[in-house]
Formats: sequence, C-alpha cells, structure tokens
Amino acid sequence: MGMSSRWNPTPEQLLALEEMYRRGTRTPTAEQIQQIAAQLRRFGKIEGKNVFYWFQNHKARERQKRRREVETSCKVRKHDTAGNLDMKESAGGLRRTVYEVEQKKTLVPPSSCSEHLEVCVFILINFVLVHEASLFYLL
Amino acid sequence: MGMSSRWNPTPEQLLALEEMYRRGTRTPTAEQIQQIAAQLRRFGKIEGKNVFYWFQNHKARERQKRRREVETSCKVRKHDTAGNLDMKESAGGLRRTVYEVEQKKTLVPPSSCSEHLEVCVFILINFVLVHEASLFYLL
DNA sequence: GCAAATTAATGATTTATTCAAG
DNA sequence: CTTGAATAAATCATTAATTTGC
Repeated sequence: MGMSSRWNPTPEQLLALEEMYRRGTRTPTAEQIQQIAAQLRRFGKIEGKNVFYWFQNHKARERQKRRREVETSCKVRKHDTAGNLDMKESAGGLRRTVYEVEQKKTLVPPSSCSEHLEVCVFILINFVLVHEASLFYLL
Repeated sequence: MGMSSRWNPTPEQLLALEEMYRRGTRTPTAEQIQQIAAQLRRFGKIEGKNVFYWFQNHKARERQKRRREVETSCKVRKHDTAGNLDMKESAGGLRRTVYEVEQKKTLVPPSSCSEHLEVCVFILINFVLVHEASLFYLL
C-alpha cells in the first residue's frame, strides 16, 4: 500500500495553482513557493519542490502547446508525387526524439538539384523545424 | 567591505572540487552535496548550492569543450571564391547566440543549385552544427 | 606602472528535453 | 496519454584577466 512515489495534486490544489498561473504567476521566488505550499497544505500533502516543478512544467507545456499550434498552422505541404523520402529515412538518423513532424518538403524547387542535396535539405529542414522557428527567416 | 554577490571558490576549494570531478563525481546527490560543502567550508564560505552549480557547470563545459573540438576537427572548408555569404547574412537571421561558427560551407557541389538553395543549405548547416552533431549522419 | 575599457571565465537562472509513474 | 521529476542545454550576470592609452 505504501504512499505513492510522487506527489499528485488534489483538485483543490490544482485549481488554486491554475488560478495563480492564470493571474500571472510564472516563476515564483523561493519565498513565494514556501507560502504557496503552506497555503495548499490545507488541502493535502504538498511541499515546496512540488510547487516549483508544477510552475516549471506548466509554463513549459503551455509554451510548447502554442508553439506546436503555430507550427501546425504554418506546416509546409508535401509537394511531390513519387514515394521517395519518408520519415524513416530522415528521422531514423537523428538521435533525439522527434515530435513526429509530418511535413515532407520543400522550400525550393528541387528539380534543379541532385538527389543527395535534396535529402540533405529535407533532413536539415526537419531538424530545424523541430528545434526552432527561425526557418521563417528564409521564407 | 561589502561581500561580493556571488560565491568564488578559494584555490583549495577549487582544487578539491576538480579532484572529485577527476575521480568521477558528476552529479552528486543532495546528501553528497551537503557533505562536500561541509568539508570545504573548512577553507572558506561555501554552501550546498554552490557545489551543486559547480558540478553542473563543470560537467556541461567539459562536454561543450569536447564537442567544440570535434566540430573544429571536422570543420567543413570554405569552398568558393567570390565574397558571398559572410556570417552576417546567416547568423543575423537567427535569434540564438551562435558560437561564432567559422566554417562557411558546403556539403555538396553547389554548382548545380540556385543561389537561394545555397543560402538555405548554408544557414541550415550552421544551425545544425551549432546545436547538434547529428550532421555526421549525412557524411 | 596604473586605471579605464575590453574580453574571457564562470557562478547562477531559466528553459528545453527526457524519463518514467500512474 | 498526462504529468511529476530530473537532467542537460542555453542564457544571463558578475567577476577576474587582459589589453590599451596615458
């Protein structure tokens, strides 16, 4: 039965945290964290580091969500016909987890370029899309 | 009089920390951190978080140094003659701080490609080189 | 020699990524 | 699949080296 290994917010705690977030709290100071934890202890077990991590994660994931929305709305449409270049060929080479980017290519007409260069550009574009939005500077 | 706003290791403390690092300590636990801090307090003011940050930073910067060495040794040589494509043109478009990457280009013969595509590849390669070594999968 | 001005190191924070519990 | 926890990477900020003009 032992207590669970990680903290889980009670509904009251969650509601309170979300309200604070909505009101603008993002990176509370150590003191604020202790105060918040003390307040919310009224609703159940909770310690400072839980509050700290909650705000870290919530902030990061809200941002991530927005970023993903932008990325989706700007998604580059697949352009060619034949069955060359699927995700396996590219993402398979990268070590990092990829957010399952779905677009295939392409920024520039590949007709005048070698196959090799095409592949390079494709892989690079995917990499950049996954990591940063600075690709827009090219468009 | 006024004490400085940030901790600065005494030579003895620094030597001790480097020795621990050399012996394999990388991410000490909270308990280890407290022990280390207590030991080193003998040589001057120091607290747990200083120890924590020191190992974080030292590990990260050793890694970064090695990565930069590899990058340099694999540096792609500048290939063409005319004065197109200097750092301003590319890095200027990226928001992040760039480690002053010095190579210019290029992976594939650009002779058959449009100027626009050349610029794309150049910028993308720089971006990837700065962020990750996965470019090697292409070579 | 010696400060002011630059530059390089590095302590401290913040953000991104990854892992794994549930 | 969601999300708490942890680690790694990037960034900011302050201090120490160093260069430079006198």
